[in-house]
Amino acid sequence: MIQDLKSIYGHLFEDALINEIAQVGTYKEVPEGFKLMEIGSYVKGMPLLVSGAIKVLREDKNGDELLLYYLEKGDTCSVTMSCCMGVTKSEIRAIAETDTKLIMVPIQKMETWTSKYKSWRNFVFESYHNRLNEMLHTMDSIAFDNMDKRLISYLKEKSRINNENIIRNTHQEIAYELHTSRVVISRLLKKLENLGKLELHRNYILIKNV
Amino acid sequence: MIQDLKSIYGHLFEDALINEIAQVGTYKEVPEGFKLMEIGSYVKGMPLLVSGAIKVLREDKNGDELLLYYLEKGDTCSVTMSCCMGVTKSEIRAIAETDTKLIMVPIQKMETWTSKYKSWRNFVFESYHNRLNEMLHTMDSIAFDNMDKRLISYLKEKSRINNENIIRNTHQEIAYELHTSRVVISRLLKKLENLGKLELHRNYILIKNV
DNA sequence: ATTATTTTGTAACTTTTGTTACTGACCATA
DNA sequence: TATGGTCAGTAACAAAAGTTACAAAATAAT
Repeated sequence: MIQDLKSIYGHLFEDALINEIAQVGTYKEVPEGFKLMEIGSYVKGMPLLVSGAIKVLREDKNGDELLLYYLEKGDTCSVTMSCCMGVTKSEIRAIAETDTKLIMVPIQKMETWTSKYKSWRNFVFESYHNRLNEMLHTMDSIAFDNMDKRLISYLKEKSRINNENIIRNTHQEIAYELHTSRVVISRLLKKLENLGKLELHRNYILIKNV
Repeated sequence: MIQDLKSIYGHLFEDALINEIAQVGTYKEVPEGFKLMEIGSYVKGMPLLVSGAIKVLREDKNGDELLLYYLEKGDTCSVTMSCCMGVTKSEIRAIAETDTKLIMVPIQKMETWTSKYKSWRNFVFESYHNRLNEMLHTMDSIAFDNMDKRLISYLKEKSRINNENIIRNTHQEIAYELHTSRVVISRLLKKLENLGKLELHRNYILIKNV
């Protein structure tokens, strides 16, 4: 764990802080699909991502979902942080997009470290900043783009996050995350295939030049 | 200024911090419509709202707008904060919704106070938390609701912010903030009027029971 | 008072998205 | 190889939202 910490967070945190994290943090490996946080639940720890990716989702009253953004190596969940502070329930759901390695830090340390370490403060602020900006870009996409553009952005981002040009999802799964219907996604994907931008297969999509 | 500070922020901040703010902060009164921040500009100060309201907007490549949320008495702009930290450009536009009184704090103090005052840290985190949640609710509205519901939420919120049951805007202005067209808004407003929920007039709308 | 401008109402139409329904292809496994 | 389930393709239609065009009413400007 200490090696992971140093390689990913070494240039961000002082040695003293790295050591503290190593002492109180617990190393976790979670498989793809693992639910790290559920809406309405209280948060016990704060995740520092070492590898893999986590998708953060919003849900409406009918149980329909919407993908907000991904967390990657070096990221942390600012929603978790703000929940810790106010001891409020989570407003979002977090699910491992790929197999993921992370370090869980007990939330009690948050307050202490924030006053003790300048690097921690910067990290936390930086994190908030990044998340706010990602929210802004998701918002742009939803508010300003039609579904075809949103789908393309989605495929690009998913391909980047998973580090391969294959999207291993059914049309139904994509529809969930973009909050639309399966038929709409199938329709648009077929159009993109006809344009030569991708190849459709059962259970996966081969990205060519979106 | 010191009275305003104490009455609004007195229960949040230590006396020492209140005094510091009073020393370095500048009191400002801006009229309705005053542009406090523009997309792409750098931020020189951080606003602490004393009275009035500020609307925060996003813009797309074509110059079309979208209302994100309002800031009110006791709020501050977390986007500004994160910009200060990283010295990055603003991603949003901020315009006074009503005549507004605020205290501008030079961004240099941010770092100092964050390490010095626990109450300031809590305020900043709380602020981030609130803004993130407001973004989430705006997102819900855009992603999960049709335009009729969005319009109703908009009218309600605007009425609350302005503290009166009259919306002093043209249909075109409303359309801008919801990122749709004037005809769509006129259509939906007329429906709501027929349902007895409001009364339409030139340049204003009387809210009855939305 | 006359003219010009702004604001609103409405019709007619297009595009986009959502819905329902049915089909065949593919896959697992009994 | 039969069977049942999942997945994708497509048609036909409905609803929502966007667009264009024009007219009437209210207001401002001259």
